[in-house]
Amino acid sequence: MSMEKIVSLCKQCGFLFQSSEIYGGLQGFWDYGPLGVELKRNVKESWWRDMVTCHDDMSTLDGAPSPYSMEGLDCTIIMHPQVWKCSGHYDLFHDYMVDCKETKKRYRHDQLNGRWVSAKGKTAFVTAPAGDDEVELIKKRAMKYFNVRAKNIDDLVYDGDPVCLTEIQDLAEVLGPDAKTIGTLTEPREFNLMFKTYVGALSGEEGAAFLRPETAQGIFVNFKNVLDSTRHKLPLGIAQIGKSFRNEITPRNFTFRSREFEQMEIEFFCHPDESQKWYQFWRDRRMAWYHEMGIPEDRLILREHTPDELAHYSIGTADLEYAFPFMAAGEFGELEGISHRGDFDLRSHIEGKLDEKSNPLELQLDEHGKPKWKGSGKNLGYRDELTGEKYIPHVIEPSAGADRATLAFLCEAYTEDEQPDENGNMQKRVVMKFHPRLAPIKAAVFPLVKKDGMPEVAKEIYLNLKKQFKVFYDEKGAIGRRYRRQDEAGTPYCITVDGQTLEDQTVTIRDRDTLEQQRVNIDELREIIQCRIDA
RNA sequence: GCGGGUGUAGCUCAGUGGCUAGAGCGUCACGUUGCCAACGUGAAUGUCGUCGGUUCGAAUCCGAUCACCCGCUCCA
Repeated sequence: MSMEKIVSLCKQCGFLFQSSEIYGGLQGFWDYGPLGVELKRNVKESWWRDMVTCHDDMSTLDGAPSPYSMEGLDCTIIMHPQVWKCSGHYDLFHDYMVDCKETKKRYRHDQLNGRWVSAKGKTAFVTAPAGDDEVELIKKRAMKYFNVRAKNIDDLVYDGDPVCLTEIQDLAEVLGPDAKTIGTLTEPREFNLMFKTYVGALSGEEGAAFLRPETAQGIFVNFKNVLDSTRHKLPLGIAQIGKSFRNEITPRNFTFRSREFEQMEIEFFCHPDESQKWYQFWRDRRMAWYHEMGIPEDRLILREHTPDELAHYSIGTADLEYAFPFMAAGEFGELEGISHRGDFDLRSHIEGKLDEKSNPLELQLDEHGKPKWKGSGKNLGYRDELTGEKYIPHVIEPSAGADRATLAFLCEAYTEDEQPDENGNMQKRVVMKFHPRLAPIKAAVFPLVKKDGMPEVAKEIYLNLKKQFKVFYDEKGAIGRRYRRQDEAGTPYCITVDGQTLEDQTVTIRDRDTLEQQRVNIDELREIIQCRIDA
């Protein structure tokens, strides 16, 4: 299935448009059209209903170690800047880079070291990637640049020990790590993966804040509030749906990697001894959810991260990946990540930013031996009322992309088949086979022809169904064309008023996938449609 | 960020310097029509991605720029 056809249908039918299209578009931003917004709302609502509102906290679900509670939350997009420092996003997403105009390579500004070298009357600041072998690398680079042979090595005159490139103001005499001539490095440019803004009237750095790059941190910083206000015991899951922002360098593949996107996240807090079982539970539960929503087993894989991909405190991370049409054959794109995060996040917000590389986890210190980023100092731990045990809960994080899920459902729904026309000739048909729960329009109502009182009856049915479902009325053109139009929109049911309706108050209800029609009473329509959607 | 490709009607595309920029599909109106993209008649729709240049004349040639697609790179 080609991605072009899906992108084309999305625009034509009103699922997705490029943001600000009339001004030429903006890379990495997309708008949902009339059908798209209904689809995405249904994706989010299905997730919220299945994970939160319809959660059964009395019984033990299949595969779960015990019953658990579930609550929702809706936090702000802009949060206290210290949140991102303690979470690690500030360090991770806040790099200065220099580009080499000659070799087109890009380097982290703070990861290049170099020293001043003179020979044959010339001087240059010779650089190399920071590391144990940097002195040797700088020597080799200098020999090549100054064209000095090994026997004349003493011609090279060093001025001082290697220092970081950040110490050098003027880059005109700097030799890039792979360049042949000096002065090829651009001025350092900030590659901030977080969008920056300013809070308050002052636009100075003291007012600087960031648009959240993930929704998770809002849950961590509210963990205590939720516990205190609900009187829940652990295990407890807290769910949130909301926009996040990442200034991706290369947005690509339609909405798959966007700069503004929506996440559906759960932070699940539990006792450390049970965390592994809960990790297993959430992996299986989330996998099953996509299957229920219509993603077939062979197009969705669960990929366990290898040990070297894992942070050491994590027991595991698994990606649920879908076979998107834009991926190469046999490759998959991430829909959701389920990670075991240990107590890293809560402890970081208590004590300060922890060093992910330390084992056991220790506070990350700056060059003066003080905490690099101070935490809140608040007690975010948990005390079990029954046993009296105090501990910092471990966290399992199923983090899904709402836009990625929506895109996967769009790709999965797109189907071309052949159906006979009125003369029995096979005609190509494009049909979006959404799960009825996800379909933007649940039913369309048609008069068979635009006369004999049929439109009046059909409109009455339409208005009645509209109280419960998103429905569509159409009386224009031939009946076959109207059916096909609804097939493209993914409407699962079409209700047609015909001559017989006027005599016995029955209509036909047509199934999108099988084309079969069933004659039913008008009174039963609401119930029948609801039953079929829930089935 | 680099390299390649693309950009003309709502969609798919034709149009290689010259008359008022075209086709198919779709859309709309009227008529006809009794169950799967029907038919007839009529109609609307374009700053030819944007900006600039060359030229008597540019959708067409040149430059820049924006967006999308592919491959790298980067990120995770």
